[in-house]
Amino acid sequence: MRTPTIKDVADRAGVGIGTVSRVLNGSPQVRQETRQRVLAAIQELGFKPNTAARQLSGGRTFTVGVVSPIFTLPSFIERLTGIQDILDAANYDLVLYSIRYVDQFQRQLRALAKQNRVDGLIIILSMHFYEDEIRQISPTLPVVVIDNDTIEHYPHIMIDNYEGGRLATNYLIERGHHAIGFVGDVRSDAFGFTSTYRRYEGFRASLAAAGLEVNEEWCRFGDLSEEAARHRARPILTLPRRPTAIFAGYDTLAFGVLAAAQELGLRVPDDIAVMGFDDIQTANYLNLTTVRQNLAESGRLGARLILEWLRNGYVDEKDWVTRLPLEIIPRATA
Amino acid sequence: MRTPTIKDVADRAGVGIGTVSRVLNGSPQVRQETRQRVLAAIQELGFKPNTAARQLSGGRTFTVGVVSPIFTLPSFIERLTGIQDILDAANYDLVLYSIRYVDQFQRQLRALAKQNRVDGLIIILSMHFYEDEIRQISPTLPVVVIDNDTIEHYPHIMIDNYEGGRLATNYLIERGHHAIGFVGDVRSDAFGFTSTYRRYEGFRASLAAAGLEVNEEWCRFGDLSEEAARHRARPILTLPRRPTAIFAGYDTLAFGVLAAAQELGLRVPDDIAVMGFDDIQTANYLNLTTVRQNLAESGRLGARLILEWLRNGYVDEKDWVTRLPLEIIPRATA
DNA sequence: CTGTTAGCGCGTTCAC
DNA sequence: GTGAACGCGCTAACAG
Repeated sequence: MRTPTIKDVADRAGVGIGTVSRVLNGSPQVRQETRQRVLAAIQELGFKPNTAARQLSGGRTFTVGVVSPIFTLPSFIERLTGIQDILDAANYDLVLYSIRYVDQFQRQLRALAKQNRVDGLIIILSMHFYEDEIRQISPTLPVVVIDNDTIEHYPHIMIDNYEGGRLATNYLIERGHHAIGFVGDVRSDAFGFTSTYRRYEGFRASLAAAGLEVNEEWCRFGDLSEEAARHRARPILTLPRRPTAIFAGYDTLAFGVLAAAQELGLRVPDDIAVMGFDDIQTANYLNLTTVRQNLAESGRLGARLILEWLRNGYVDEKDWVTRLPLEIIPRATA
Repeated sequence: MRTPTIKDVADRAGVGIGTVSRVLNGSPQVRQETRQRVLAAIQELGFKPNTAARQLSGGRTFTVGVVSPIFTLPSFIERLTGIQDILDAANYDLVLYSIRYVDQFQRQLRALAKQNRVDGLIIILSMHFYEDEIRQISPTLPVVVIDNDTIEHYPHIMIDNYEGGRLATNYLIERGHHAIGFVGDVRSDAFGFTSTYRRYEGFRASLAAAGLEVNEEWCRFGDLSEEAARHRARPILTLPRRPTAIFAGYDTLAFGVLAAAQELGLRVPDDIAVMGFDDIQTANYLNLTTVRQNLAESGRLGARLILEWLRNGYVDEKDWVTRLPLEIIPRATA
């Protein structure tokens, strides 16, 4: 037996298809009794509205796209679960678009905006990108951005990376450390990746405020993998005069530092204290002292904002910029 | 300016919409010259076929759903990236469906099958489930299953968990270990989760073949988190007579064991050797000796199978069951 | 309040 | 080979 359509429901309830449609879309102008009859018919037939038809006539896809570069980053995954939770509850589909090459991001966005495959987009990208192009292609497309310091024209959710860097460093200083190093991914914000760079700036500011100097030898930058961070940490840890603590721009980088320390037979935190940033799940397992930003919450928030936009046609002024709180999570490594 | 439709293309190329449609769908019966004209028009207008309309009339969504329980597991993510790579290249969308509650899986599947939102489904689930129900609801829905030992009616991709357990244990035995423990998640396959149970069976078989006995005190089962594994490993490692090696059913469990060893001041692998299973990316960073199953490849394969099915209407007999190879990856922990 | 009608953009017949 | 007509299931605008 064919899957039932709105027509079947209408026949069964003894009404016209228009009425069924109204019930489906929560139109207020349907008599209570009629609504009940229709609802019953829907129930009995196990009717599910056809998404494609809905989209074709109404223009809505009930799908939200999530765009992000390589999504193997633990932080991305945690945000994604948050997004999923909310979209799922609202009966929206989540389509995943990955950005393989950063320089193709704009091109991909263009294609996406044209194809009308999604009602809205959640972009998770800490790199700078040209918002204007999206707006030109699709001026009305709801877009929410997570984890980006450079957004101006869309609602976005972010953290104060600078403040986070200060927090972490202050914490280390309070614990008696005077010689502190930094392991990050980029040394400047030249390429548009800004998160860890801001954290690094906060790190420097904190040291300066405490009258401590930044030892450039103790600061290393490079690839965003644990492996690379491990290689980067080694030279710092084998210096004749080495720092007593290292602040890593991401938890994953901190894991690399920990691995290096272990290889060199250094005890953590006695010989070397290590501090991360993000508080991804593994941080808890590995007992890493870190700065928590609530990743899942950022995802949930992003999804809620998109849904709000989709429902109301706009996002409330006060929800436009959300700055999530940061919190030191003291554990075993610092 | 409105996004161009097939009609615009037809006008511009001076043909009927039927012809454009034929070109779009690669129908052979279009004169070469006409085809060129249409292609040119498409190019010039930047025309993209509307997915919803296509689905509504043709029945295809160009979307593949991926269904899986909580997708924070690293192994799932790695498979997912593999799937994404292939689908993306074929211009298919990937929709993520997460199974929040295992007991609702069947219900979710039913809803999915009814709504026709996807052309096919890739199910990543090591637990037993009722394939028949899917087939009853949607007899023609292409479905490919990854990581499941109990599949009968659908193409699937799996590994020989039993053999993997034997491999790992043999390796440890060859390295001189006679006292080997096991940390897994489930003690039996009663609840339908079979992967680690099979690995455990292989473990026992290997020990038996070597004339070694299984010490039940050294085998612990429980929650699937590193945290839980750490708690589970402690009592084993503090036993008066403790094993010299531990084989963990998953890499993540092995990380828990490593953490416990570290807490107790045990040196790895001298005091205690640790072996994992899966070779997720972190295993490399943490230098974990483990058994590799190529996770990304399993995802790619799954996606290719679905696409094959979608294109040809069937999956070749020889591709029906794929058993991926396993390989010992010797690193620092065993 | 409710039934009816006209598209939404495209694939798929048919005739030509 | 190719163009025109119909229908996919639904929403929105229009009569009643």
